[in-house]
Amino acid sequence: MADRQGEDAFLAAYDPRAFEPIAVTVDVVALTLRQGGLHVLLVRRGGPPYEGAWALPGGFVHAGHESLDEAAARELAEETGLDAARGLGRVHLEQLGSYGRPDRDPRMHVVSVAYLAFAPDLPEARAGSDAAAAEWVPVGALAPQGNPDAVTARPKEQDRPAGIHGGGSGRRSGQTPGISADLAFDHGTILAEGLDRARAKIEYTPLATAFLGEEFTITELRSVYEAVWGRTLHAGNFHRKVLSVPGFVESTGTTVGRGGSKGGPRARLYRAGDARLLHPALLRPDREDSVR
Amino acid sequence: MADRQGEDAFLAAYDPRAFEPIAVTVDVVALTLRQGGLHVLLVRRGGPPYEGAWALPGGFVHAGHESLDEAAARELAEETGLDAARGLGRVHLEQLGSYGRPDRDPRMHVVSVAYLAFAPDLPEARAGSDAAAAEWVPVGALAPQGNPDAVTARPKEQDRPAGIHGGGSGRRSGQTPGISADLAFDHGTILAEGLDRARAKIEYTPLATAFLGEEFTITELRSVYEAVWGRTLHAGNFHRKVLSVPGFVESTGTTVGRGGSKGGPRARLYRAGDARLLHPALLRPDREDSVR
DNA sequence: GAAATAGTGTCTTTTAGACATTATCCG
DNA sequence: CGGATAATGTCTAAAAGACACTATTTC
Repeated sequence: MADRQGEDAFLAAYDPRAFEPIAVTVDVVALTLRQGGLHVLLVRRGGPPYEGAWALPGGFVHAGHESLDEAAARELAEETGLDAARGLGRVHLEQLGSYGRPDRDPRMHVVSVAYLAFAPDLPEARAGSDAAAAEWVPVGALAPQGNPDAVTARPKEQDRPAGIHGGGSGRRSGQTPGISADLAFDHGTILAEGLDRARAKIEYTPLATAFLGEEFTITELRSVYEAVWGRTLHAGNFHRKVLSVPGFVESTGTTVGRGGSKGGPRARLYRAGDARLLHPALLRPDREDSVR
Repeated sequence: MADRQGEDAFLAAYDPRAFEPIAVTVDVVALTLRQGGLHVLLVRRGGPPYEGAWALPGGFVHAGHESLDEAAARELAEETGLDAARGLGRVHLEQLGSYGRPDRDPRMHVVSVAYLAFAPDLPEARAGSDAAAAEWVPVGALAPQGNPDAVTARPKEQDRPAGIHGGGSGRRSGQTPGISADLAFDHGTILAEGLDRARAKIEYTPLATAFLGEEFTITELRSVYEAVWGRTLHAGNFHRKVLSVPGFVESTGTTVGRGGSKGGPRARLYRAGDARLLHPALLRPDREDSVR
């Protein structure tokens, strides 16, 4: 056992400083809804490696000064321009997973702790210190997002590019040209896992409301599900189901000011309820597996 | 922005070595079934800090040499005596989450990547290099395991001790006396999250079979669910439901050699099917939330 | 008034769960 | 044979989903 690493490993078991260093970063998959479509926050790298490539916002954890959660919140705030007071409090932030293949960064061994954020429509992004640009990019232009049967089965620590390259079958509106290249590092994999997690999480938690403002209509809530799942849902059934789940939403008693631009009654307004888990859950339609 | 950290932070964005070092460890919550009860693998620490305390098996990631998955598998192998050939291939290992509060280790800032392992009944544990002892400890003796309504709501990066101290209400058989002290570091929190994850994961994945041998009976599979959930299940309904989920189990055509010691027919044998997700899922009974 | 949308009603199929029943095996 | 357990059958309630329908608003 003490062959390969020898005395060093034995000592290091007691003194962590005896080890070769490993850098720790946080990277954030920040999702929001803009114009009815799912967008992810990306930055263009301002320095090597992968200079000029798109990447997830993130940075190094300040040793001894902050927890991982705090580091993720800090990085997100730097890139979105939100401060703790305005807006950031309404953002949902949760840990996604960690990535630590020794060759994922050419400089040295870097372990990245990935986070997933759900945010309501935010102002235009601004570039942080180490980025040349920051932008909300439509997910449809990046990932093959018509792939909803991929539920949990993910490659573990392998680099699986998530971007479409010579996009011969651009599905959505290729609104932002020039973003067909793969993401830096293994960020394509991380983004794919974040999207999977988001799709799964809104099934059994009320976190879809984190994409909306304080008050919202059932139709707006449905549009969140439709954007994240990439599916249209039956309006009537969705409506009844949401109201039947205890604690999902609670009525404000008010309605929206005007009906739809093309007519229709004024929709009632709701706010998020106090449930942390949806019971029963809002399951995705027809994720047919193998048999049946 | 560049106030607090100043020039250092700016440089470090390009050169990670300019940062204070952070050590990276992996810790494993390894669960198995012994004598019908859920057990977790613990080691007694052979050196400071927390010398003499129980802790999760784990150790430092070898920089530049291994991925996080590989490090977790290595640490688990060292502590269980399993090699890749014998047994370890049948162990399910997945990432649980990362813990990085700067004060969680008194020596320095240590980020720990936690893993969760499901294993069939394994041989007695043996202590690794840096541990004084390794042992399979019944979970009932450690955690307040009659708390199954805690589903996802976990404190994020806070230290929430999981052990019962002056256990006035020891539920299960307090088989291993002397393990009432809290675990080292924040390992109590990690263990609690691992148990929660395990309880949730066997609902919608076939991973309960990872606790059993190659072939098993439906009753054995039910005993896994009962041990992990801490609930008795209706035998008849469970049986029919398991067989109704496509790809969960497949029949071997054979039966067990003898019936139960007190009579009864010979149970049929099954092996794990090819499904990676259970559809429909095996939901836990009555996880009543707030309302309803 | 025409069109569009919010919200509700109704029916069918599927699933969960309680409970009963049959079949098989041990002592 | 008696008791225990494996496996299946039956019934009820809940939930998912398809579809129809009413009500309200804008143009």
